[in-house]
Amino acid sequence: MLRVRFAPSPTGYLHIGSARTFIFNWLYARHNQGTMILRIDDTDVERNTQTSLDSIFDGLQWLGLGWDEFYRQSERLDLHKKLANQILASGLAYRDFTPLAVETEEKTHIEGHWISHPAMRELPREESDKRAAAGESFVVRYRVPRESREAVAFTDLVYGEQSKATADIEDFALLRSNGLPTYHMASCADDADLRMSHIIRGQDHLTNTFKHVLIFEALGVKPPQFAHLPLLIAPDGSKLSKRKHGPVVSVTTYRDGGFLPHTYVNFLCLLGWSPKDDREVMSRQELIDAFTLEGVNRSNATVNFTEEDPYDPKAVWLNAEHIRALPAEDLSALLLPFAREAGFDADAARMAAITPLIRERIRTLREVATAADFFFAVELPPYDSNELIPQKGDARMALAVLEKAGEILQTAEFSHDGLDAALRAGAAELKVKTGQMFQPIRVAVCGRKVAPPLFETLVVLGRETCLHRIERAIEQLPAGAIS
RNA sequence: GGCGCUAUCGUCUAACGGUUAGGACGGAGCCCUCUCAAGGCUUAAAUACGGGUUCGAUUCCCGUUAGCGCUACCA
Repeated sequence: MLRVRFAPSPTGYLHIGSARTFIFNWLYARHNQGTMILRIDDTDVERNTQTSLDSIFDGLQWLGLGWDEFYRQSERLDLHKKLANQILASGLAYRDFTPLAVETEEKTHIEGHWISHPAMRELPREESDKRAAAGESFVVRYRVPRESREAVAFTDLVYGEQSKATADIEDFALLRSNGLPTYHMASCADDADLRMSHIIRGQDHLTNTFKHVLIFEALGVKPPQFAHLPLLIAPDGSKLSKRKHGPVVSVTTYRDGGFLPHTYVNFLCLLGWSPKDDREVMSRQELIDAFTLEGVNRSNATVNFTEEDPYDPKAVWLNAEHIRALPAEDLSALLLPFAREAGFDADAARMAAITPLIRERIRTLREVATAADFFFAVELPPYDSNELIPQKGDARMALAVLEKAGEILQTAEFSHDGLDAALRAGAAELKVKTGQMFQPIRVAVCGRKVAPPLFETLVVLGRETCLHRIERAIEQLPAGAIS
């Protein structure tokens, strides 16, 4: 049975890279009818925060993918300690009584790399037991088998055969002097106990994996399969950090920016993975069907953002694609909260009427604020009355057009075809081009030149509002035009 | 410093050792058109560098360079 896990530690908000790790695990589980496990790796009590935990759940809930089993490492400490002591008892680990201060002092002075404290490593068992019994504090270190073994090896499902000389692996800690397990110990103990079949995680753990293989072996457990993912980096090549790159690294930034959860999933999949067949806009099911570890590549991927714009242009495009693919009713429901947030007096019915008109013109849900404002406004905000003047026309033409429009709209049938016929006839009568006819009307009712198609817009706005706004527009025309 | 990983258009990526090095985003241009979008078409843009191996390297090997990761009683 295939079992995978996402194991964030609650020491910060949910990061874009973590979200991708979650998604890849989830996809792998669903593709193979496996089990997706969420495990909170909260063994570092000093750094854990509730805010961070909330942010992780917030983000994961927004993604909407879910998980099958849930664990918290802090509730499993007994298991970690038990297994660590089991390794100590078997002689594969030893107590290191070097005081923390001395140790950090030493390490900073060592050129090259630190491997172990020979004196502690060779300490006879009886003396070790005696000092421990006397209450002296110690950390439990794994005794890397440098004498009996040349190297540690494993096959990474993404990076291939990996091998590292035992001479280059330091005697890492299993238990801290406060008795709590280290990350390596807790993680492997749980992975073993929860019978994980695959560990899919960031490439920053690739070199840690040699230590993990050693722990699994010490536990007498066959190591799971490993698959490491290339890292997500900033445009300048540095790793994404909140301090340096701000909110771009947080999942909630995309949520609040009006991205669909699925867009985010789709976008993240394209960073470091490819279906190899040029498909990019994919549904959730298509992603599940296409996802394989063979499709994951090995080089880091840049999230393309700038200081002015935190959103990757490709994500924006993908979002527009998915917005257009949404049934109008669904889109309308998603748009409603963003419209209200923008301060519009929006109700479901009105939003539903407007949605088809802006659906192809917005790339994020948030853009409803700028795309649909004039539909909700009671009075149009002030605009430049020069905009009322048509191309190759003048204020007189604008006045004539607006007066004619006012006249027509009194009696015209308020439907796309009715308005189309009536307004085109009006243009012919005034001997102006249709564009010259439509622009003043558009500006009069929308307050700007860029807006959805005119007839549909007029229909949604309604006769009364249209006539009122045209009257107001006429009042704003330069006095000279009215002669 | 040591160890490890990586290197194709600006970005994301494709290419059983044999392709005019493909696609997408973004850019530019044209078409469509009541504006804006959407859509269609066109276009600029890449194999880090140096050596091998081979009839032939983006692809395999070595080196250089660059970037990243690990090197904690953080995860």
